[in-house]
Amino acid sequence: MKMLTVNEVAKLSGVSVRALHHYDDIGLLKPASIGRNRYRYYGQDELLRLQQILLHRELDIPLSEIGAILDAPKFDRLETLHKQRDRLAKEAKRYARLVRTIDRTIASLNGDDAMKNAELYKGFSAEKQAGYEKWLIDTYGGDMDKHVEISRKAYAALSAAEKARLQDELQEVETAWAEAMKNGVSADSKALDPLLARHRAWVAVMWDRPCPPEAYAGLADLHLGHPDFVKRYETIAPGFSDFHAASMKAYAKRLAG
Amino acid sequence: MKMLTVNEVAKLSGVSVRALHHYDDIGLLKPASIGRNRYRYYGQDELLRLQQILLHRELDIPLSEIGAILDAPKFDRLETLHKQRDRLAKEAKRYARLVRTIDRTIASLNGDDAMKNAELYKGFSAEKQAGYEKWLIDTYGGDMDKHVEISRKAYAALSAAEKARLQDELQEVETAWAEAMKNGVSADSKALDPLLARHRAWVAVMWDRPCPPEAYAGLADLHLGHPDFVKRYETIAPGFSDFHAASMKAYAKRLAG
DNA sequence: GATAGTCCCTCACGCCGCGTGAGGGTCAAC
DNA sequence: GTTGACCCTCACGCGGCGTGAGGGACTATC
Repeated sequence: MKMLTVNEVAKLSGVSVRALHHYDDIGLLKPASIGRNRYRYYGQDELLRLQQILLHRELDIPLSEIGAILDAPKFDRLETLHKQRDRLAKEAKRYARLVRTIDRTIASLNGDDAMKNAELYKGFSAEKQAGYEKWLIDTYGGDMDKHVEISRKAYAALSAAEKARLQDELQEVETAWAEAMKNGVSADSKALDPLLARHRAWVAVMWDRPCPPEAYAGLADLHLGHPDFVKRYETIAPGFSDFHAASMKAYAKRLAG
Repeated sequence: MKMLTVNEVAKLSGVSVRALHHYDDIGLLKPASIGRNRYRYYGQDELLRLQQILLHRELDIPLSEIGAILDAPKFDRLETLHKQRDRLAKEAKRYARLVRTIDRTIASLNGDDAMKNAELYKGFSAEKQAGYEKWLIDTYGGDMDKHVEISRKAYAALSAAEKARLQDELQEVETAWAEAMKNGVSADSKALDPLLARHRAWVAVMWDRPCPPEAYAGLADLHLGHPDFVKRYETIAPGFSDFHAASMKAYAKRLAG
């Protein structure tokens, strides 16, 4: 049976030699055997246990608990896993919330608050409503007033949890979208389709009516033409307002074609 | 001017007295004045600075850096804020990824692996194929064999990466979906529309053909009738199988209406 | 003005998960 | 037998406090 020294284990697993010493000290991972020269030797079982340790360490579980978990019977582990999942989900949300807080702070430094954002998207900010309706009527003709009224009522009727959910959804989409841009994805790439589908669905919910491709493309132009939108997107990432509009239009074209 | 003692500041801010001592020691937050009795006295300015400190501490910024940030000119802070935002966004993603990993682990412990999921959802698991086809034929009449064959081939043609991506997508949707339920969003809420749109799109990909509203609603019933599905959803969260089906049906109704 | 109770202070050690030496043995290869 | 790469065992340090210990200071009540 091949035995491994600390250095070899370290290189295999990516953990430091000192960490192995430490795990030995605290009894988390004992070597399979110790030579008369006091060298630590690890076997296959120890490597497997180490994998488990590292996996749990990734989850920010204290080493003492990891030991307890690994030494516990298997059916307990599933429960532990569920608990960890919830804890991590909370952490993930906490961070997401912090990101939003920062975003709002940045936005408010730019003289832009959350309420205004919701209104922006709905297109019903008191000051802008006139201009927006004009645009809608110019574009689609007909009686938009009814739509506007319906939409406003529908949004007001949502519960706080639902509004929060929608807010989260938009945040998520925009973040991933800007991320894609930063990663060099081109605006007309099909890789953006899932994101754009989500965005379009989101817009449809805000409008409380379907968002046909032409309307979606029109929305892109609308954004470009409104300094408020441009500012909002540039705050997310420089260059994002153009990218945002370009990808919306490309997507609308794909939908129509 | 009202001066506050450590205890008062502690109660106001939620920080411990010891922490205030510590902040004094490291020079992060010095009291406005110190009495002859060596008591620390804090004023309004210190409270404001403390707020800032706590805000940054929430972001897991080391105290030494917080000091540097707060003592830096304001225009530098915006940049710092942007950097922190990116860092936190990465953390949030890391946690989200971990949650997904755990979800997959839990799922696989339940004997619920990717392949099986795909089969389940496609409704072509060998044992169930007969019953499912019967249902499809009853409902839509006509020649389903062709569809079945096409779908199976299409899925087989996907690369491993694409399959993994689909798996992740489903995982993401289901997690957010269950989350919404836990937060008290009602099954027929429009706030779920973006999620349901994603889900329906996902189903369409699995089927390799569009998923009309009636078929989507039918799928909900199919799920309720199949213990495998029910078990799968109940594993995600108790009560989720019903919520899942109910929201699918409500969504389908909205689509049709 | 004594007493009690609640505040305040200053040390100083402890926790976790190692990093980073110092000081000294051990191994394989030439 | 020498070199160089490993191995070992201490032992201190970091960050952000928690948690006493031991002792003054303030306030209210008798």
